[in-house]
Amino acid sequence: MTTRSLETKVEQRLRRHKARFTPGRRRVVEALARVEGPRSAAELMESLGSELPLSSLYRSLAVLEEAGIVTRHFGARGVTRYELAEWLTGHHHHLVCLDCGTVEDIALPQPYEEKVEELVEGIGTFASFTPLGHSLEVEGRCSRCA
Amino acid sequence: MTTRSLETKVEQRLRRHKARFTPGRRRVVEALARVEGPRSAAELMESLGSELPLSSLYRSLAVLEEAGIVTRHFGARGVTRYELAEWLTGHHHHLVCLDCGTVEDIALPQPYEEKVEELVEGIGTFASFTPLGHSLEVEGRCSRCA
DNA sequence: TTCCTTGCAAACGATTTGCATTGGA
DNA sequence: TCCAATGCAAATCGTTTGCAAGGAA
Repeated sequence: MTTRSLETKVEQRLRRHKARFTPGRRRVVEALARVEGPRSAAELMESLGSELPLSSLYRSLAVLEEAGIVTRHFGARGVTRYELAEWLTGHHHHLVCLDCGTVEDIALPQPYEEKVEELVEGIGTFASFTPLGHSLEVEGRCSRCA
Repeated sequence: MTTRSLETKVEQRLRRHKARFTPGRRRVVEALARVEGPRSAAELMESLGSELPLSSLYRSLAVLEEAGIVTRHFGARGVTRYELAEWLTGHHHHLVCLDCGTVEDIALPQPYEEKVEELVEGIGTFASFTPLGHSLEVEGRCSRCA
């Protein structure tokens, strides 16, 4: 997706939520779009050149989450990480490195993803639970730590 | 698993880690054994009748985790939850209710679990990542919230 | 005695909030 | 003008730690 079309979508979505696409929020979205996978607030500060007050970053993230533009992940080591929602980036899963704690996105090849979906659907048939989504985290060692 | 055999295993494991199976730690293990699924420190306090200082609970959990008896999950809503390790309770996945935030364990029927494992193995073949484990969280609505 | 364990209170890090100010529509 | 958005500092939440006292080996 181009930066342009991403920003258009984000802007429309924000407008529907009666929120503005301010420069601060734009910078946060851009920072999120630049990286592969969820990032913590501290990591985003780096990406932002640190010119943004922490509280503003958190407030931007809260508004963006409220509008369904970013999702939060409470991943390894208790760190909260943020990333653009799947309707903007596509459905994917996470590779979590047990050594360094980094998280990378991975989109499963279609036949794999289908298997996961079948499986999740199946769970509804033998548990009294209505599956609405799923998140598969693969834990292991990334190439840098191998 | 009987309470007795569980406690024997835990005691042996603690001893190997040069830690004692003290009354406080025993109560924490019992509380974890009584419930289905991971619980937060606050939830465990309830389960414990609240007679244990919070810091002691955390210290017990830290020792038990160090010894490989409990595992931590950083799940829905940023709450850290603790549960007995899989070598004590068996491999399982989690059903996360998007409404009330509770997390329940679910053991997949063998053929399902095999599919997940194949799939995770497969990921190693097209990503430069060595899979060591996996965690599938199914998000949806539990029977109480349906 | 020696070291592990505990309780209490203080410290900590990440995140959130109150309040006054700024800036768009 | 009016309300959303911001910056700063203070508050809050869950969790961790320092230290002195208690207990088992």
